[in-house]
Amino acid sequence: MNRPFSDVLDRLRGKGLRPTRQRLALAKLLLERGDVHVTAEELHGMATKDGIRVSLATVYNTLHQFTDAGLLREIVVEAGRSYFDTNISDHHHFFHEHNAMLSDIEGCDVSIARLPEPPAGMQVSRVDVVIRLAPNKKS
Amino acid sequence: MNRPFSDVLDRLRGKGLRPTRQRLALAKLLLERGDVHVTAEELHGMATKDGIRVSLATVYNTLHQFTDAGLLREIVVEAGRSYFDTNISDHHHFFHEHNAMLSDIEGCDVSIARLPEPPAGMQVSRVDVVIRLAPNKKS
DNA sequence: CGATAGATTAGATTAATTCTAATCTATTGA
DNA sequence: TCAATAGATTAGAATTAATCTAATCTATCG
Repeated sequence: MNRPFSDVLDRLRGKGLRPTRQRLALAKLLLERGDVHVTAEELHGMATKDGIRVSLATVYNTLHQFTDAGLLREIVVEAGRSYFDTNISDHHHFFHEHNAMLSDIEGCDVSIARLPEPPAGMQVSRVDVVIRLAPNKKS
Repeated sequence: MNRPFSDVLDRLRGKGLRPTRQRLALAKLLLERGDVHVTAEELHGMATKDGIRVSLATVYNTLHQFTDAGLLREIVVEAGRSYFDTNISDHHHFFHEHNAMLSDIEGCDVSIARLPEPPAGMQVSRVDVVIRLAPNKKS
């Protein structure tokens, strides 16, 4: 059997993040379920519902620390709204415009045939592909 | 010779937008120079510097109206920051992470080989590709 | 021209996020 | 084990981008 608690704990330690009560709790919420896309508010709500006392500021701090540590990926599609994705493998997203939800696109369902040369002195740090979806109008 | 003034005026009228003083001025700032990526604040600054008296609220309204009318395209890459792009042809972007600037990627330097099926009842309204750039670390 | 639908405005408001300064705690080493 | 301390957490204030409101203006149509 897997030992989710110590697993999460080790991942935090491995990144040099002190395994504090709230960091552990948030990490468990995020990393021990399937792929999740959350906003800071949503995660704060989830934590509160689970009886974890944590401030919104800490949720923001923690999400950014996890992102910097490579445990999460931040995605911005809408003005004034950041999503944090627990799936850090190389993948892309559908954005559902009518309800502002994000979802992952299965593995290699997108492939990019050609990429431009980055300008001199620059290197590509990431390629983001977002496929924006709207409800069908007519066929 | 081209007649930029009446050109812009006609484009507004063609979209059913009354050619008011501030709309004309903003349209000229945006559409009569090359490809531009501006935030609302930046455009407001440009207008003010040119002696055009216009409120920030109007700049926001106008940018959204122009976007709805298909004269501009809105791009969100950073939390809390919307860029408006005067290039509405099908193209993608470099995002320069170190200074939060956007730039266009030449015509067909990106090509996507495969796109996933949109989920049932949904249709693709746009595909955004953003190539994030960071200063070179080492080769 | 005069009426009016639509546009503009300053300033207030909202929503997301960050900051601040006080308090707490995981870690380290005696 | 325990005290010192670097780092984490907190409530609440502050900041920021963006939107709303209600009053005032103006392009357009008859």
